[in-house]
Amino acid sequence: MREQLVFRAISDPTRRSIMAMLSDGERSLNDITANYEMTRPAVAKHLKILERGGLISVRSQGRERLHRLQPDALKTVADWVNFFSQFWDEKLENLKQAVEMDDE
Amino acid sequence: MREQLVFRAISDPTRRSIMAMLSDGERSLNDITANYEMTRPAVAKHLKILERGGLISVRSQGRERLHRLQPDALKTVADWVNFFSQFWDEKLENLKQAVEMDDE
DNA sequence: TTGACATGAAACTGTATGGTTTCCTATAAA
DNA sequence: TTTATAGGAAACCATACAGTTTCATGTCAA
Repeated sequence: MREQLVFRAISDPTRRSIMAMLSDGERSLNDITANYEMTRPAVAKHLKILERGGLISVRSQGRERLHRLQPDALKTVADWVNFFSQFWDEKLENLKQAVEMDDE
Repeated sequence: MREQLVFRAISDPTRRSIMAMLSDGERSLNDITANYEMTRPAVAKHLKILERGGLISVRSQGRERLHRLQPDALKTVADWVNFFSQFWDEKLENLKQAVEMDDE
């Protein structure tokens, strides 16, 4: 189930933070690690999980590996959330219906 | 950080499934448990996590406790996803810009 | 007021998760 | 052709997490 890989990937604050960082452009592992108080292998693991979820892609350039955001993977989440958005304004909707009832 | 509680709550497939079920209306713990192949305490724990994330609310009615969806809590997620939606059609946007360049 | 039903709570367990340290490989630069 | 830099991989560790069993509490119905 690919969906679960996405939801799992975005459940960690560090990984969401990395995604925000990558929205600014490609970055190497060392670049990314410089922004966190954890070791390189730890960040590398987070990147692996993001990659498995399809949220980032990686390409090699010389001895560097550049990580790039793949935001389309978030459409899965958007669709899921969107299902519930029909209930967001339910109270408002109920109110509207009540008003209409009142009109009759 | 309340945000993290939401992201964590929706990261589990059982909990997302419970949310879908509750979108149909209030349900008791026993009602919900009947739909899963796990014990009642296990489901109760999932409900606790959803409640802590603000995704459901609970009210007592007699000896039952009815769980109700609080979909507004998902706006946090919607906002987060929405930030990235600006990049969804970036390729399309790039293409459009390329075409415009071509016109000049 | 006794029995059945709905839930809460505690103790325990196996595995997943996020992190570390250590060592190995590959590329770039001197 | 060494040396420094960038990253991969394995072994290990503590804690969190999802689940279980067992027992306690509160409410309804006979």
